[in-house]
Amino acid sequence: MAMNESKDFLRTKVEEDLKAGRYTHVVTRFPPEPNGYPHIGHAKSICINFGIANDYHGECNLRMDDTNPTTEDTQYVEALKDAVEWLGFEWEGGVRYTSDYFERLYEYAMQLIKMGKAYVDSLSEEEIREYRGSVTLPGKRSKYATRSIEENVELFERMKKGEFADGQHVLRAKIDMSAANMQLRDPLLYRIRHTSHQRTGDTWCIYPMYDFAHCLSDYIEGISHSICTLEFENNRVIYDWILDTLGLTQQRPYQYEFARLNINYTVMSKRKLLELVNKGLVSGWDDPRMPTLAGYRRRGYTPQSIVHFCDTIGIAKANSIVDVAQLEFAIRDELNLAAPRVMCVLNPLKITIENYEGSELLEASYYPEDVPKEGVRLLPFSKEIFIEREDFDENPPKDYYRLTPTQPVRLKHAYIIECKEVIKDTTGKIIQLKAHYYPNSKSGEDRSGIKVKSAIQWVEEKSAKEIEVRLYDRLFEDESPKGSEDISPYSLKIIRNALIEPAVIDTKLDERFQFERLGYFYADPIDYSDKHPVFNKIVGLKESWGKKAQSTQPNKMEKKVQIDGKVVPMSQAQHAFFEHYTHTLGLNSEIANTLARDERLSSFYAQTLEEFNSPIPLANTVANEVARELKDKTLKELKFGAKEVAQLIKMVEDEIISSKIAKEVFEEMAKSGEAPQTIVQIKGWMQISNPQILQSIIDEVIAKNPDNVAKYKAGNTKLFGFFVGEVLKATSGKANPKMVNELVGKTLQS
RNA sequence: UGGGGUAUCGCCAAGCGGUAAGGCAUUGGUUUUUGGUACCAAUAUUCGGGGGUUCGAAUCCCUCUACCCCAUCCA
Repeated sequence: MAMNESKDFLRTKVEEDLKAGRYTHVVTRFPPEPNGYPHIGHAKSICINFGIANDYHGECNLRMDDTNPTTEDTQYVEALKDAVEWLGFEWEGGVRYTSDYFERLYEYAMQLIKMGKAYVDSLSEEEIREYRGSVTLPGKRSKYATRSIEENVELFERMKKGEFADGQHVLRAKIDMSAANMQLRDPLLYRIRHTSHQRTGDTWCIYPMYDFAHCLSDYIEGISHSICTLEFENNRVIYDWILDTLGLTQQRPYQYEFARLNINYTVMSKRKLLELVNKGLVSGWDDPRMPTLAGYRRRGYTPQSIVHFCDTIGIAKANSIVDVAQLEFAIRDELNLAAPRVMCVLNPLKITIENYEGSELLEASYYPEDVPKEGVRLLPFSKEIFIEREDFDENPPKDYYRLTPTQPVRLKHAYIIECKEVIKDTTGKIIQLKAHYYPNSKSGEDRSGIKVKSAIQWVEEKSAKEIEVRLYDRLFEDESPKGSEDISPYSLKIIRNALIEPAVIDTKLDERFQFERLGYFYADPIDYSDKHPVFNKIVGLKESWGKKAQSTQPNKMEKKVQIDGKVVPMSQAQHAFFEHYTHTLGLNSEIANTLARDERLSSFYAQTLEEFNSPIPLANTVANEVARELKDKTLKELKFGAKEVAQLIKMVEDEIISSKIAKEVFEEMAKSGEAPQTIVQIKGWMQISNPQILQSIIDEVIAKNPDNVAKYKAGNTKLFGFFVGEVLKATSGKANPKMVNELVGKTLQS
């Protein structure tokens, strides 16, 4: 499927790495912690990791990140494996476990200790917290950080042997207690837990922390790209620190982060999901309203539809909330082409067709004309039938297409009928209709000439089967639900005696059907039996009628008021610079401001002025281009100096090169440190300012793009830039842009 | 308040100095024995705000704003 030309940033990175030869082989991993049931957010991660591995002919491992024995359980391991398989992916080799690496991890920890890069701390939990400081205050180091290597080795060995109680000691990396990034304040590497582990049993009583175990597990498995969610961005520095410190730098993995999936009307956190289950608000982890994969599966979503959904939502770093409608679209889109159409009546209203006698079997296609699938079933028909109560209205609203006392309707696959009498009970409730049919209106051989507005579903009384239908709707009413308190009372409606045409039950053509005009339904994999068929509503059909009435106008764009914050005032010295720049040198206040506030820029600027007296152009270049280089470099690290910048500007002033070329020369200069003249000469970047040459190129461009010329002449002035751009492209940027502008303007006018 | 991120249509999302992709949703219309599907069309003079650089800025520079993450012996 070559759907989108555009690639996500992860794939872009992988391609770059492959091309640059940093890796010959892509290895990713899906590393869940087995402490909860996988949900659709996991599906996104699975699709990314396995998807990338597939796309680049690499592999993806499935690894259980089981470093915390107090919260993890084997039942989740099974659920996770199921989820990956169900979605149709295959992991490389057997399932991996972080616990498989405990021995090696222990050795790496020992290595760090011996390097003096890790120490056993014996502070209490509260003390550790206190010592860590806060986001604004630096922390302070534990007195135990000064223990000798020998002492640390011995203590860590004894921790392993189980000589200490939980919490008595921990192993920490020795990094920086005053680091601005909190993660770097001597992160914990190991803690004591006298808890039996689901796989290693009682072999270990010390367990590695995520930060320590994850990067090393990735390294051990030969992972090339370690992809995780945004909240681990801050942890990346430790990931790198551990690998680098241990010298594991060859073919090492790097971490990349993407935004986790959020969907409106849905909760995704393990905690909230667990709460729903524990409080009995749903029937279990596989309740069809749950966003768990087990839930979607039971509801009737296909794995392909979930994968397709994941493909459509994209991968990026912006926190976002995807509209459920997008998920619903994915399953509808698939089922539209796959599901047989069948007739079911949820809320029956009986009709007696007074002028019909006997019975017949009508042949009806399972699929509409526009679905390229074949298959038919027989529909019993007689004078006693049921239609949907909603499909009759005695006092219809405007634009009601269905049956009314004066409006006939077609019974799908059968005849056109019209209402003759409405029978009500004493309370006024309609209990039955009497109708007449048109004998010559039979479906497929209609000679009645009657135009009906719609065709409705129906079932024949004697042959219809009773089924249970579970009508599921979104679990939460609130678009961004907090939790169980927002549960929608309409999320489940059970209809115990809906009526369905017999073929569905007798033939069992499929597990998923479209109940015509109602939606897509799925035979419940657990509760369904021949005696008591149960169908789950997967998703309704798209509805366009009735929507108009309630469609709330999206509130007229209220302009968001932007508050302008206070700018920190300039120091006296800065102010002096500013004054000098604006008054003496004639710089505009913005450039003057930028220069004045940054010491490095102002001193650099002063140096350029000594080389070449052209204050304004030099200021512009320093405040823009040089400032960019200085963002992640120091003055000393710059490959070029004031002299080169001055020379560059002089070439622009002398009209040897255009400002566009100057930009490229500058970039080259910053990279190689070469003198600007040399760069221009080597690259042959001399400006083309010969009007004859330019004009011929312009004529060519114009001749090649008659459509755009027409559009331009019709008023699309934006296209001006297009023509200029084309000409510049044709000359590899060497054309004098000012002149091109002028000439293009003139040419297009004529 | 320190650090790390993010901001392009109602919702996702491309875009990397030269005509603002695409999908979902919405709105018209055409086909239709599903108020479905399919098809056609509409929908950002503008990219969080303000300045600046440039012939030309969503893209480069400055600045402000909003939101998310980090102070578990969780992952």
